[in-house]
Amino acid sequence: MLFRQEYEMSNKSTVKPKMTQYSRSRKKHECRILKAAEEVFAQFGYNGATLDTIAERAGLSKQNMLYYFASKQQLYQKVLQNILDIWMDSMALLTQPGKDPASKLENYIRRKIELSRTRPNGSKVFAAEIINGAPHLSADIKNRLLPRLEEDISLVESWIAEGRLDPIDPRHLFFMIWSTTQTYADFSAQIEIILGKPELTAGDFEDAARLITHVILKGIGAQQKEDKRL
Amino acid sequence: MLFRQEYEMSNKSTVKPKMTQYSRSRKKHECRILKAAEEVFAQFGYNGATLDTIAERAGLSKQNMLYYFASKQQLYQKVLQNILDIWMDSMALLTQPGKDPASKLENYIRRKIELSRTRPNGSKVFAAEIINGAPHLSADIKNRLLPRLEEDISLVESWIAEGRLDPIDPRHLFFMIWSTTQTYADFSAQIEIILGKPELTAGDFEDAARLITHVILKGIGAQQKEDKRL
DNA sequence: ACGGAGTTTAACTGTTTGGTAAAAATTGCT
DNA sequence: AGCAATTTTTACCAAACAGTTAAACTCCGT
Repeated sequence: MLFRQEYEMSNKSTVKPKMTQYSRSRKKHECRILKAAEEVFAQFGYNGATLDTIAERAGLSKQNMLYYFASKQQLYQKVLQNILDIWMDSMALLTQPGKDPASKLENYIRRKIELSRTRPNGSKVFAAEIINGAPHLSADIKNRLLPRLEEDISLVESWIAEGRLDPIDPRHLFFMIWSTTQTYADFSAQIEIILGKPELTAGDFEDAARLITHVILKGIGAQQKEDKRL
Repeated sequence: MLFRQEYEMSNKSTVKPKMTQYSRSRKKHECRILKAAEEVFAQFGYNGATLDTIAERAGLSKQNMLYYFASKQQLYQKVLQNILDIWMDSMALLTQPGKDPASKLENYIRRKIELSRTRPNGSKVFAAEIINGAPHLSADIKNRLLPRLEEDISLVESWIAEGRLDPIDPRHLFFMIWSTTQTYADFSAQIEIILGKPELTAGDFEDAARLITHVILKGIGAQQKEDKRL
């Protein structure tokens, strides 16, 4: 009856759960719910979002949705987790293509901007969570994000030591990159009004990426080879 | 009984309301309530904040508070209005001291950072409102903020025309300044974790201001006279 | 086609919370 | 002191909403 099929039975061996019809459709449902939840949480905040609204947008009843995610908290956690995973994937300066600091940083910035464009709602949920003091996320930031960031910080420090960058605090540099790129997702409402557009276009994001990379790279003394005209 | 004393009887003549004992204490109460509301809205969001919590923090009963602000909406609007007013005061590049673009921009950036430091809660409420699509604010942004911003945009454009700045889109430049400065208020939770501090200090804000001005000014080709060491 | 695992629906419930109505208390002015 | 304007408290209410229980239904492998 209520026996939920476990996806990960064992935590040692990575046993692939056999993909039955059931579990396939379950995945699809969970996906639709998570997408709807991301939208609704982004627009109304955690407390403003209601299970009914999310369920309706996902195309099922609230009770039915509660069958897939046992509580609002759980659903929210999952949404947060997903976006943090994606965010962390796009981090790691080290893994970015390019050899010189300039191209690595440009790729990094462009990835972040791309994330703002493609996942604005996830970004908003994340932002709202941080604004509220990151009550559900501080542990993850400390334990997962911070260690990976340390690597990037070391890399930037080595660039500085080699004289390839102005002597700046890498951590503040990352705050700068994160804020300038995320603002196009989080504050899109304000930006749309100021640009006089009902919606930001791919071109707007390209403009943003170009300006941000220009200013930051030049600003930290990591000039690209060819000085692009704006 | 319930006859509220009107502060502005006439909208034509600016009649000063006589400062009775009552109205004096009322002002004080309203002030305390607004401060408490700003804190609570910042921490829990509009829907997460409850009148009871706000009232408790302001040191009176919910019903009593409702005597001063007739509804949650009204209270929230007032909080938003206040912070928008302050925000707009700190804008207006034109009125900033300094003659050359570099010093004007530096003053602008430093004011914004200072605002993040002194009014983090207001900034957070503002940010959350924008994230949620600015439902209570889009009119004000369009009608009050935008016109004043246009002046600043024109000024930057004239600087560009005179060859004193790289040819960049002024609007995106402002998005950059706003996001980099506000992030120290809005995302303080994240920044504190990464900097390994329980609270941001005045020194942290000074570091931020220095880095942001260095990178942006150099990045847009508006170098200061003396190239400060970092 | 049948049995059971898995899914959906219907009917509730307890609590939280924004807001109201009116009585009670306090304050300030003459 | 006395009275009216203002403030505070008491007692409620209705709606919204997360979550529960159990019954009904559907799907799928054998």
